[in-house]
Amino acid sequence: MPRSTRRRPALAHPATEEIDLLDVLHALSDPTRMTIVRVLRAEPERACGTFPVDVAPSTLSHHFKVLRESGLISQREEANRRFSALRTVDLEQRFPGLLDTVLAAYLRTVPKLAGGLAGGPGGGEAAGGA
Amino acid sequence: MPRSTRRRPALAHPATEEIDLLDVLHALSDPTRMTIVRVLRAEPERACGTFPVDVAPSTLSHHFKVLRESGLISQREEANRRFSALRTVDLEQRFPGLLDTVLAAYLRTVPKLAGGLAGGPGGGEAAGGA
DNA sequence: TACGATGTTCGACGAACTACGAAATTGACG
DNA sequence: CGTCAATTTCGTAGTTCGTCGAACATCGTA
Repeated sequence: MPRSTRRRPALAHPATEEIDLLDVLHALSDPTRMTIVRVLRAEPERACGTFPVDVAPSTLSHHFKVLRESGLISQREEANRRFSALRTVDLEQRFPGLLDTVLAAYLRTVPKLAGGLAGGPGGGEAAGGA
Repeated sequence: MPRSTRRRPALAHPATEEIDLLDVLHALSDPTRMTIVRVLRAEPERACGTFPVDVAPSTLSHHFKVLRESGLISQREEANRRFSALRTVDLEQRFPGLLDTVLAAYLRTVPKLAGGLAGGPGGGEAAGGA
């Protein structure tokens, strides 16, 4: 039994066919999580701590768990970092067009991004403005 | 003071531009409410008590209020009945394609309808089984 | 006027949610 | 090895949610 690269519980992701629409909608109905998804859509992958949201780390961790368990994102461990990515392919297969439509609808209501997207935390977007 | 057709507080509906996406997503993330929306999509209008969901009348009233305040449905009073209708035009204007995409995604996960749609309550769909 | 049908409001309850700080875990680096 | 940095887990506080029953309001009708 090799001391493999993963000693932690291993992240649970629902299978594509198991993704529940109501869970997805609920996950997306929170401003912080919606911001995370929105940022993730512009980039293939991103470390947890680098999102432009101002909540405590523990709270952020909770939101990532909700997103992961809903099937919206996948998480990969590398060193002591955890990278998150949108499950665009799986989502598209399960619910065609859903992500695009919802994100487009959201961008329609919150057009400005204050340029803080690539700069990391502390930027212009607080993600709390529902 | 004429005994007008409306003595009650008058129902509050958000304007089309005021409809909040996060509120809409939250409203849709409940199985009972999703069932209501789904049924409403197949018919132009329907009285509150005739939906195939098995919750107490007060609970149902609460759900209709959530749906109405989110902007998903409109309600019209006629005698002591209250008719609900999907705000398809407003929704389409505010968030193009959203309703269709979400409903299509939902139907993909719950295809069968047990024929109880037109028969009223007590039918096959319980809407409570999430 | 009294009754029944339809639907809302109010008050309550338990469950779930969001939030935080503190402590623990893991890996990189001095 | 000791320390720092990133993140999770745990415990907890406050809020929101979904549900119900009881009471109230309205309208049509006997």
